[in-house]
Amino acid sequence: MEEVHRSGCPINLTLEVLGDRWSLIVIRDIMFGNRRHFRELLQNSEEGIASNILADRLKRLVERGMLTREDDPSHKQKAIYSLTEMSIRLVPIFAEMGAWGRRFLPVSEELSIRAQLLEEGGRPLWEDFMQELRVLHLHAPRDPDKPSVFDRLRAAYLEVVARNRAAAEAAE
Amino acid sequence: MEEVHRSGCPINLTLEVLGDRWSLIVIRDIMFGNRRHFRELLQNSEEGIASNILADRLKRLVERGMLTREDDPSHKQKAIYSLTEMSIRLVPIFAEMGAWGRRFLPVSEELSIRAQLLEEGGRPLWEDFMQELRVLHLHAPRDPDKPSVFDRLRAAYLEVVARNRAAAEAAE
DNA sequence: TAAAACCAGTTGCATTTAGCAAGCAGTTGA
DNA sequence: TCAACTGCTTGCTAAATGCAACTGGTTTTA
Repeated sequence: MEEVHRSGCPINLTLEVLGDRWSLIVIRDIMFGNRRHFRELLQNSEEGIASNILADRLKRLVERGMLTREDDPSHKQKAIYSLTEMSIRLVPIFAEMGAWGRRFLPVSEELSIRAQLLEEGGRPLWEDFMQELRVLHLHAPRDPDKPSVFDRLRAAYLEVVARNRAAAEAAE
Repeated sequence: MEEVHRSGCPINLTLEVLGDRWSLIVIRDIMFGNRRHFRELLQNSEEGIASNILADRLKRLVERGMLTREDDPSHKQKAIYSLTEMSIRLVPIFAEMGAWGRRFLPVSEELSIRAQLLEEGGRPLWEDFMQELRVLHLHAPRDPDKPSVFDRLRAAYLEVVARNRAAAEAAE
């Protein structure tokens, strides 16, 4: 429990919570990949997180109010991790980081198509997405008329994956 | 030289560059505090960075294209560190991180007034500020009619400092 | 009903990174 | 001539990271 801060600067305090190489990765996978269980986060990890690091980060993020942990009623050993309002509000930061990464770093098409949509959709799309995350993670009531941003991001990603796979097979 | 990446995800790649507890602090001090020399960064550091860490981060950030290092013509031992287009474009990320930190973390008034102005000014202000940073760091031509965002942020900060100092003295 | 697979982590150990305090050689201004 | 200043470096300890194997229990499958 780190209760002493280096300074009261908002950038610094944000870095004290999120300034390491794994915390935002874990939140990203819960947020954009809808991974809610330990094994899902571990085995589908694009970056190959180690189980002890994952356990440590989940614990820390729960302690700091970024995630909640509940028992899964369908399985005595399963735990469900959910976003909180605090982590849902990271969407604009993710969007800006994604846009910056796409501009300056060697991103892959598959893994950046969602960042592209988020960038192009701008703040109105971010707000819609955050509202959906509240439905998914905070049990907020859902507006049935709104098309799902989550589904749109997922569909765009799967389309790129399928297209690239088809192209790879055609090239063989 | 870390040339192998954990994944091509833009969030991950951004974290590989900036995902530690000091890199963004150093860039923040150069950007918002206009600290251009090693000792300035070391001695005015709000968070108390150690000299070896600062040296290491400056070196890494230069290697990765986030900063440039030039000799100061006025002093044979002085080095001038400058932002690059890549780091100037972090302004929206800083703005979103500042807004998030202000909302959820125990920020101090003095150190968050600039984040507040940046949040309230929105993207048009960020663009103006980035253009000013280009003038300061990339020797871009300056538009003499534009009022300086940098000066406005600095004035607001100094005003809060002065106000709080006066209040503290009055309370004695 | 017994084996296999799955569940959220732990444990032990080696490597890497962070952090502190002191020091360094060269430069500058008084 | 000397004190203050320049950008770092060194030696050391503590903490974080990373890998591989393992744990005690639960659920599914043959």
